[in-house]
Amino acid sequence: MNPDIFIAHKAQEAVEALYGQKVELGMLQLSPTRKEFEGDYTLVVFPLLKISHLAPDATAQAIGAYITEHNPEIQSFNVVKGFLNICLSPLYWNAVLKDIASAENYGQLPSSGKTIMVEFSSPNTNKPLHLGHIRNNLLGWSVSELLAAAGHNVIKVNLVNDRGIHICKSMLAWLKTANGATPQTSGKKGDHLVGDCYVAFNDIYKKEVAELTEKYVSEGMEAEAAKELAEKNSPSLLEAQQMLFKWENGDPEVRALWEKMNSWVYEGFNKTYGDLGISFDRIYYESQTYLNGKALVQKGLDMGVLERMPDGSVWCDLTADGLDRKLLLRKDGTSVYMTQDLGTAKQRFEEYKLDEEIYVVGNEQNYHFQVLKLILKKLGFDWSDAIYHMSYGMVELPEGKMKSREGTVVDADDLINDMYRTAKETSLELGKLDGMSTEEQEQLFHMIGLGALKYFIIKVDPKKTMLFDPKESIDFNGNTGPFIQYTHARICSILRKAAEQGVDYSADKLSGNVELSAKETRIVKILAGFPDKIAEAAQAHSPALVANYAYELAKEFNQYYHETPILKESDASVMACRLALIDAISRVLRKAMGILGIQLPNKM
RNA sequence: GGUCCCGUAGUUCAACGGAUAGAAUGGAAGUUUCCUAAACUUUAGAUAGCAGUUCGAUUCUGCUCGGGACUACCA
Repeated sequence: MNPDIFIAHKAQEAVEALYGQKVELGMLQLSPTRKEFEGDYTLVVFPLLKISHLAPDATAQAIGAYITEHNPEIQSFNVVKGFLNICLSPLYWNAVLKDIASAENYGQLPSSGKTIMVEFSSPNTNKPLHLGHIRNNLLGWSVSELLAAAGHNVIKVNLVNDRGIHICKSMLAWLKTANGATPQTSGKKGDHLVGDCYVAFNDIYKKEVAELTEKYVSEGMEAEAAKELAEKNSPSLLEAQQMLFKWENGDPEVRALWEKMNSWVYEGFNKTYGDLGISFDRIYYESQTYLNGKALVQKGLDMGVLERMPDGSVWCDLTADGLDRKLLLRKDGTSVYMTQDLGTAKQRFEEYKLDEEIYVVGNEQNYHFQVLKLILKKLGFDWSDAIYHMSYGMVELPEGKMKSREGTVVDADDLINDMYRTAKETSLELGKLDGMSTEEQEQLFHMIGLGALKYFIIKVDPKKTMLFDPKESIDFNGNTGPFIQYTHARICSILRKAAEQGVDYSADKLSGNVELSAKETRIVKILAGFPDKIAEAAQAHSPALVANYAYELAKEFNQYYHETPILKESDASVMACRLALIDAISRVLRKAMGILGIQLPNKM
């Protein structure tokens, strides 16, 4: 049992014995005692004053005295301004450490029986992934792993936006400007090749718009109106729209080109996903789901939730809920994005019997999800409340926002390579890789570079706009992934030394009589809180909590090792106990960082 | 205009309504008797403003001021 829950039960007994009233466990707020006070856990007694009818200090004093007297595990207590600080005995902590050391896969919570789908990444197939996608992918992946660690059955899905005018633009530009280039002949990664075509299209388009605008103005049109009209009438845009029309009608030539170019893109994406260590359980393609949801529209009309206008378009009126009117079917009967999402959500909840669905999508779509949930609710689907929009903010650069127009977009592949290269340079500079094969070194550089990137991004609260400073992220000091990786490597190094000396620190061999020091108690307390931390983080959908937890633990180790001899300890059972402690630290670090998708090296 | 999000040390980030608001980085001063100095120790430095709710507010409510997003028969 967790120490804090143990104490909560004891405090509950005390309150009942002293005041003859049973209190809920929720009333007993226990938290780890802050560093500057003496004690392991602190009970906040303010909520109990109504029951005790005593002053805060007197209440705390009474409860403290009672539990200390009646429980051998509780060694002492003190009271500071209504906060009851409780000390557990060193031998109790020894037993807790032994439990943790002997636990299989510590931090993995028992199965909840719940199924949760996480949709993330969701790229367009007309350009490569950029920094914004990286935040999306890392959040989606880590929240999935977090939920899995919390015992849920998680399905990771990717909805690829593989159809639409954007991909037609790339296709058109490829036909016009690429001279039949393929990833093989051009040596470009597939998604980059297609992305370059998209850029080429926009160049052509811009030029056409400028020319047309000038022409319209010379014909006496006002500048703004001329530009607007030119944007609509640009020949290449019309051509792209024509192409989309052909695509929708299954034109074999267009479809063949579409499939060819998309396959290039997927090849490129898979490389990037592989570098990021990301995979999916299922990939949906918008070309296969974009007709979803039309049946729901009929249902909505029958229910009177939706209304059909005279021109044939269908709307949902949300003005009574403080939102606008939302279009669901155009007057030509075709559906829009929202319609698809409604249908897709229903399909998924029914097919997988989901308990929750999480969409990892940027905060520019907050409104979209607000509307989505509301319409589903109006359509009578209770599971509407089980949809969670994991909204994340933009990633800004020191120079300002990323603007594709201004070419300030940071490409995902470039960034990954930069991280790798910097990890390599820094590591070689420090020259600690003696005896490592080239292959091991390569792996290590990748681990460190990616670890730095992932940790830097995941540790920030998703909904906040964050600043990504490539230079600073590559600084391997401080609250960073490499710091934790390095800490782990050092623990492994100590454990290797111990093994060479033939010390056995396995859990079943540990002596129960070793009293833990205050610092050791502190660390065991943190370790004991790991499962709770996982549960809390999963509840809050917040991988950042896990990141901060891992950092705290790594820092504790560094301080601990600095002041406590381990390999030089003369008492064998004490040494074994200390080794078991740092071994437990390393295992918890691996589990925690594993949730974030960050690998920890044994040497670095 | 309306809706939503954000505002914390110079900077980047923390803080279930709880104690003296924590880290990191940068600044200043120090530390190799066990692993690997990518570490450790000490030091200065912040809740945008005004009310309210209560034992207690960075956190909840209202207003003001700043920054951002959304407000398409696009996806």
